[in-house]
This record gives sequence, structure tokens and C-alpha cells, in this order.
Amino acid sequence: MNTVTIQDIAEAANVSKSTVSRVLNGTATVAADKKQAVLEATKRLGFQPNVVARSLARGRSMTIGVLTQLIGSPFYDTVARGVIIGLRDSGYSPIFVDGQWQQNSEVEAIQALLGRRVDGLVLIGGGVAEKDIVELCGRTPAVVVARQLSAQQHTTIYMDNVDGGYRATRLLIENGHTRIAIIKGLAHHPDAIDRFTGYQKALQEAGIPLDASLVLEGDFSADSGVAGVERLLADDTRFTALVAANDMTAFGARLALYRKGIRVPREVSIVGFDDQMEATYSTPPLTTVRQPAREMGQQAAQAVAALIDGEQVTSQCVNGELIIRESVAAAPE
Amino acid sequence: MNTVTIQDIAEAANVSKSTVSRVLNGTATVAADKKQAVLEATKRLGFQPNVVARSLARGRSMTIGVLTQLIGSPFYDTVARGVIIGLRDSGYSPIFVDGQWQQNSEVEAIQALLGRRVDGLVLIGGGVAEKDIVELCGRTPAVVVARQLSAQQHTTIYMDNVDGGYRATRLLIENGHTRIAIIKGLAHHPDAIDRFTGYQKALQEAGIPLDASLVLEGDFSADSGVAGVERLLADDTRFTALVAANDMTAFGARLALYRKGIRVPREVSIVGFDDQMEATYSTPPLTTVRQPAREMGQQAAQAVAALIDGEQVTSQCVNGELIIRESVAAAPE
DNA sequence: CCACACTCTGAAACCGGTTTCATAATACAC
DNA sequence: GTGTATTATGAAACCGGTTTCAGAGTGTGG
Repeated sequence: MNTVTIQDIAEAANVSKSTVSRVLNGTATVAADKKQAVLEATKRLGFQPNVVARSLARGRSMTIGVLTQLIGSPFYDTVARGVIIGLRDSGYSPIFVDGQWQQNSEVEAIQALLGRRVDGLVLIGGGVAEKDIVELCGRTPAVVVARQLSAQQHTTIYMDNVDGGYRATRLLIENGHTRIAIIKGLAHHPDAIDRFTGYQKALQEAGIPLDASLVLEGDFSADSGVAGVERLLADDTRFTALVAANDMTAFGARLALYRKGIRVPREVSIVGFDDQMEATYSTPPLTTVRQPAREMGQQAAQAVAALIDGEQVTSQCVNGELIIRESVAAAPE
Repeated sequence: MNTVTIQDIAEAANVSKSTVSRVLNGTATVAADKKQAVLEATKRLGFQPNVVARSLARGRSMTIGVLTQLIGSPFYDTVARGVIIGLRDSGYSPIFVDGQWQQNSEVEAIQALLGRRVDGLVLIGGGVAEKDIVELCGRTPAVVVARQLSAQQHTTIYMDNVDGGYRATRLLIENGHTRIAIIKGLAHHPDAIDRFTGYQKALQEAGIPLDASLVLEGDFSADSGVAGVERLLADDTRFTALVAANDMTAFGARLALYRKGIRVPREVSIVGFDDQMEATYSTPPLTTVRQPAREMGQQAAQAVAALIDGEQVTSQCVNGELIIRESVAAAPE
């Protein structure tokens, strides 16, 4: 049975609960012989302090609540993994809840975390309105990651997606492409909107008019990549390059092209977003804008720990990194 | 401030703590007017019960500890996701710790969970010896998933990897292949060993002698897929089909073949393991043995909840499902 | 030898809930 | 109308720790 309590130790060592606590936490000096006795009893009885009781007494739970959006892209998983890594050796344990990209379930999830009296919060993505976040969290330190917020009230760590979209498109233009299609992400998703903005910006800068027939709707899924390319082909829209909302969409697009016997990159160049693991090993290896997902998660973890310790933490905007592989080539004649 | 306690509600509603608790939990009948007053005060003051205190008092924390191995393959992530889904609406929240595939850190991780007085444990994969698991967990219900244990002491949910390896190889044989290479997973990983056993079994049954030059070491990574194929090619070993330890390895192998201009599946057929999301969209779409990762996680979650409720739960051995796509074709003449 | 400072240590209060127990109030039967 | 069963409710104990507080014991200085 695992129910060895501090009281049992106290009796075994012939001291009081208080003394046991002091020995175990090193909060005060204790006579060497008693200390020894306590330590011995602890070992002998296999005492494991009850974290729940300790949390209650101390008012700190030593847990960080993590709200994540697990459905869909591997990106959020990677951020979450980063949080785990960032928390390692910090003494905090993460506890995860899933927002499912739905506002009401996100709110519920955050409340569940708060009810557990987490010491801090990491919110990965999500769609809850900014002011609600502020209100919900109250005094609990929180950092928002992989999502851009306008308010200064929260520490946020995010990638500049406008810049990312711009650079992806820019790369294609530099390779001589002018007929550049784009398959967008979820219509209301800020990342998707920003990337599209970057796309437009690059086009405009190069004096290439925006052609609506080259702009396809999508939802970050591989299927929407397939559908986008099929649509382009069915409409007989000429294009020599493609910006995909993310790598999954790029994979879908690449498959649709493969099915039609269209060579990548000889006939069509592709750029993705995220740099998920498989991008390195797709055929051809995918050129993509790397989102430093793990690093962002890690930073978020460290930021929230710092916030709990009362330190000031500033928001971070990281830039994506263009990973050049083999899915982009010069535009065909 | 979020520190509204049950005491505050009691005062506001002019009743005792006990009554508040009874109203909130429905544990006893309370006069309608007092009930009303309590509910009103709860709402007005925005009371959120302190889960930590409640856990301590009830002796149940309503959390399930999940030990996962996050490093590496997407498979474990998917199982973890399944656990989250399986726990949804059960009232339990998962709390994750990472074992990093290292025995000592796994033990530490489990102890951390136990210290948090989790009500149950889900152990995903991992390498801790069986008897240690039994000893560690003590009275805490635990289920082991994605790992086969011999002892009956724990509920375990796992895939039959021997059968999986057998069926993958069998498929290739049925397609007329006799020169079937295999790139194995981590040397001491039970899944890898079992899959290789299945491979041998299929070969033997078909009267094909085992050729050591067709057996390559690997570690479940895409890189080991690349290396395996390069090795085969460098040694000039003839092969027309390839069993990969998992999908990532298959992707690596496929890329290495692509680099050499060897067509898949026309010249070489490939079978993978896992059916991770990208397998559907690789070029060509990968034929693979699907591990029902999400389902296994989900089942594990439900099993542990059932165990906590004192129900009997039996171990489950699920069979992998052969997902036929386009990476396998008849052996060339 | 006494006063005072300082070090250890145990008793008790506390964290915020749940649950037992006793009692007051009410209902019901006769 | 009295006795008894039943119901509603508050006081207090409890979960397992931490922390405050006060007292005992020891040491030092005058």
C-alpha cells in the first residue's frame, strides 16, 4: 500500500510531523540524529510525499496547464512537445487539455485548468477572444504561443506569417515564376490570412497582378491540396508554381500532380509551410518555410516559468526560416 | 482575484460550508430556498471549486497519468491523442510525462505521477521491466498500451507485430517477390523484433531462404531507410521489394530510390508500418500495416477508467490492418 | 548565578474542500 | 397530544501536508 504519510514517518522516527517536514524540505536546521532518523524512516517506509496535499498547503501546484489544439496538423503536437522539453527540470509538470479549435470547449478547458490551480498557463493557438483570455486567466501567468495577439497584456510567442508568406512567394518569383497559385488555409485562421497577405505583398512588389483564378480555398489538410490542384487543372488554369498553406497541403498537391504525371519541380514548383518531419523525405524533398515549433513551445515554457517567478517577459516574434530543398526550380520556358 | 472559496459562498448565502458542498455536489437534499441562494451566490461570485482541495478531501484526483515516449515516431503521439479522446467526458484529465525511452527517467516519471496521486495510469510503450511496473504501480490501476507484456498482472492493449510483419511480407510474396529486403527497427525494440519474426515466418512458409544480405539494421528513422537502401545498392544486392520497420523508414527508403532513379513500385515495391497520416499522400501512396494507434489509446483510456470503477478489464490484442495503396506491384520479370 | 539571546522542536492552525455525527425541526402514526 | 421516524442543517473532524508560534533547552556575558 502506498499510503505512507508524514505522520507515519514522524512516529517511526519519534519526532513530530513538523520536524519531518523540515527535514524533507530543508526549511530549518534539525539536530543531526533526528535528521538521520527521519531520513532512515523515509527510506525504509518508502515515503512519497502527497503532491496534492502539498499543493494545497503551499498554494502552488507545480503544474503548468497547457491548452493545445490536437486535431489536425502535426504542428501543434510539435509545439506541445517543445513545452514538455522546456519544462523538463523546471520542477513543473505539464497538464494538457484539448481545445479542439472550438471556442466554447476552449473556455471550458481553460477553466478546468484553472480549477486545478495550475501555476501558469500555456495557450497554444486557439480562437478565444483576447479579452476573454485576459479575463479568464486573471492573476494566473499565461503565455500564448503560435498565435499573434494585438494586446500587450499577454506574453506571446509567434511567427511572423506575413513575412513567411512573403518570403515563400518571393523565392518563387526569383526563380522566374509569374503564374503562382496559392492554396489557402482555413478561411478565418489568422495564420492563413497572414500568409496570404504575404503572398499578395510579394506579388505586388514584383508588379505581378493578382489573378483570382490562382487563389484556391483550403483548410490546411492534404485533401485540400489535392482538391486545389484538381481544380486548377480542371479549369485549365496555367500555373508553374504553388504556395501551399502548410506542408500537408503541399503533400496533397504534390500527389495530385503526380497522378496527372506533372513533374515536380520541372513543371511545377511547390513551397510549403511548417517543415514537418516528412518534408525532408518527400519526393522531391519539399522546400518550405520552417516554423520553429519546438523552439516556440520551449520558449513558451520557459517564459511561463519566468513569469511565475515574477520576472518580466517580453513577447517574441520569430521569423520563419526558408528551408530550400528540391521542390522549387526555375520556371519552365 | 480568483480566490473565492466555499466559505465565501457560505457566508454570502447565509448557510454553512457543509450545505454549500451538498448543493454543489447534490449529495443530499437541501431546502429549495437555500439551494437557490447558494446557486445564486456561486454564480455571482464566480466560484470555481479548488480541485486540489477536493482531490485531497475525496482521495481521488480525477486525473490519469500518462507516460509517453515522445521522441521520434508520430506513432506515440497518436496513441497519446487517442488517450485524450478516450478520456473526454469521462471526468478525468490526463497529465503527461515523458519517458524518453530511458528506463531511469521512466521510473522517475511514473513516481512523479504517483506522487500526484493520479487515479490511474496509462503507460504507452516504454522499457521498464514488467515486475518493476507491477511493483511501482502498487494499487493504482494501470494499463499498458502499444507494448506486449507476458504477465497477466496488467491490462495491456497491443498490436500483434509478428502477424503484422507476416502479412506485410506475405503480400509481397503473393505479388511474386522473392528478393525481399527488410530494414529493421531498433535492435532491442520488441516491436521491431516481432516484425522481423513475422518476416522470417512468411519467408519460411513460402520456402524462400533467408538471405542475410537482405536484412539491414535500422532505428525507425527515415535516415535509416535512406542508409538501408544505399547500402543495398552499394553492395549490388538485388531486391525487388522492401519491408520497412515503419512508415518513416519507408519514406527514407523511397527517397533514396528516387535519388537513384529507381521507380516505385515498378522496380521496387515497399511496405511500411503504422499508416501515419502522410502515408496516404506520399508518392506513390504507401501500402502499409496500419497500427490502430488512436483506437488503442482510446481503448486504454476507457480501460483505465473501467479499472478505477472496479470493473474487470481484459487485455486486448488487436491485429494490424493491411492498407493497400500503390507502393506495391507485381515483381518485375 | 542570573539575564538574555539563540537554537530546536512540538502543538496547533491552516490550505479548501468533503463527510460524519449530532441535533433541531418537522412529519407521521396512533 | 405524545412518541417516534425522518429530514434538513451546522459543527467538527478529516484529507496530508506546511507554517506560525510559543516554549524548552543551551550558551554566553556580566
